[in-house]
Amino acid sequence: MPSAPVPVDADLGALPALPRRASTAEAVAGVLRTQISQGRILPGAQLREEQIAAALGVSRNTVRESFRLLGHERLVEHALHKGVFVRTIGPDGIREMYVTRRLLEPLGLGEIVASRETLAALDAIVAEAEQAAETGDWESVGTGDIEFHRRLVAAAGSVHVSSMFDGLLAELRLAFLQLPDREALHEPFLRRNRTLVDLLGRGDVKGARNELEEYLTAAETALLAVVTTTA
Amino acid sequence: MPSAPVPVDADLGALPALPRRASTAEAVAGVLRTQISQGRILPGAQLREEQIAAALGVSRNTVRESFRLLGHERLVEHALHKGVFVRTIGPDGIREMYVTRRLLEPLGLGEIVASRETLAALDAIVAEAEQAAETGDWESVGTGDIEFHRRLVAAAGSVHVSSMFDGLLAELRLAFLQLPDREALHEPFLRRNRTLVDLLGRGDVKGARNELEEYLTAAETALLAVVTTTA
DNA sequence: CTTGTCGGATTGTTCAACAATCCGATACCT
DNA sequence: AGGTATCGGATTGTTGAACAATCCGACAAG
Repeated sequence: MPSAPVPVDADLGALPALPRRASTAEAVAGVLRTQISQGRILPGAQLREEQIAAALGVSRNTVRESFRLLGHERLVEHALHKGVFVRTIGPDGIREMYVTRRLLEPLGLGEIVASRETLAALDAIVAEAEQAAETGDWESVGTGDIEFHRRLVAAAGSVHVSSMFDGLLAELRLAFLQLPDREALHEPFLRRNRTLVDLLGRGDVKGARNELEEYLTAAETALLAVVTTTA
Repeated sequence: MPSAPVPVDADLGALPALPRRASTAEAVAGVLRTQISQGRILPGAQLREEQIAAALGVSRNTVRESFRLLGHERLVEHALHKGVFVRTIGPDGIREMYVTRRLLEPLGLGEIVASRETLAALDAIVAEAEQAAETGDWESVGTGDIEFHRRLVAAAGSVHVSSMFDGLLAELRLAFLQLPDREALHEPFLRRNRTLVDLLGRGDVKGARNELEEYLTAAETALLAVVTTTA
């Protein structure tokens, strides 16, 4: 039983800023975002206002608002009087993504070796991806790869950089969707991620930086090779 | 006169991707963005849909679309059923900004010392700011300061990083607007920018990195001091 | 001085209409 | 055939009005 009947104000400030419910427009954006990132709507496809409004039972205006939300995430492109289209990633887009990755991903390495928990989390992600690879679930391997690199950057501790990088990884996923054979692409990089964790576990930041650099160069080359031949 | 009547296709690809005309919603967003960044609408102020719609002669729906655009630039905050408000920057926001600046601004230093044009451009910006300072135009000094650091990051060559950093600097300008005495804030940093350009001109990247680090720490401290006392 | 309730104000969303623009088809010209 | 002009349907852009949902301050009650 409560032994202190003395009234005391609850400790405020400790409360977790309430979770901002979603409006209809945001819900629509969420649905579309999911469909796109899962590849159910392919890059290049047009999103027609009326069609989506009808399919989801909302008004055109609400759909338009959701388009505006997705637009700034660079998942869709908006062409005046033409409509919005799921973004297609070309060679230039890939090169830009890797310029950025090379710049940002090394930034968190120092923090990572100093944090046992972060190291353990990274190890777990790679381990999970390795299991997925054995069962041939390359979809999950791809997801794990993205999650792994997301954490690398998150370790740098900048909310601005992290949220921007999240957007970039969504773009990257978009690029993956345009490819045929995903196994050939992901398999070598899974091994590199493993090497990377091990180096970090040993505190070898310089070695990790090199390995990461090689990873990125190899990944860019591979992606470019596939994209330029298919496109 | 043209000496070759042989028909030849014009060289495409060299054309500068046409400048994407603006829709009404974007125009509205532009007006609001300008008003905000010039301090004519203060941080914390609410933007009422009907009021703005009436003032600009557009419909509420269009205004709402423009709010969505500004929201992703983090110039305004959107609270469900309450409205949109010009973003206020608190101590946490400032600390986050400087974590990010410390991470990103050093990234382009190496590229800068290798480019005579970039160095010249930076020098010109500081020179202009120095002139503005003499005439007591601290507004322009602030603008120059922001432009200077924008270029530092742009030199890193990543479109993702650059566009994100542009947004961050818009936030920073917002923070400046909340302050009273701008001279005391900008004057010391103008001198630091001069030192920085000189170091870069001499190719002293390591020295520049140190100077930059000191600049950022001093700026953060100064901003925090003012914000915590006024708020 | 806290708690409950009411009502105006503002936002969220829908709907229908029309203007502006795009794009493919068709017709026309050489 | 190859190029150009024109037309019309389809889609987007924007408006204005309407109503529901929600917020917030004021006032009343305990």
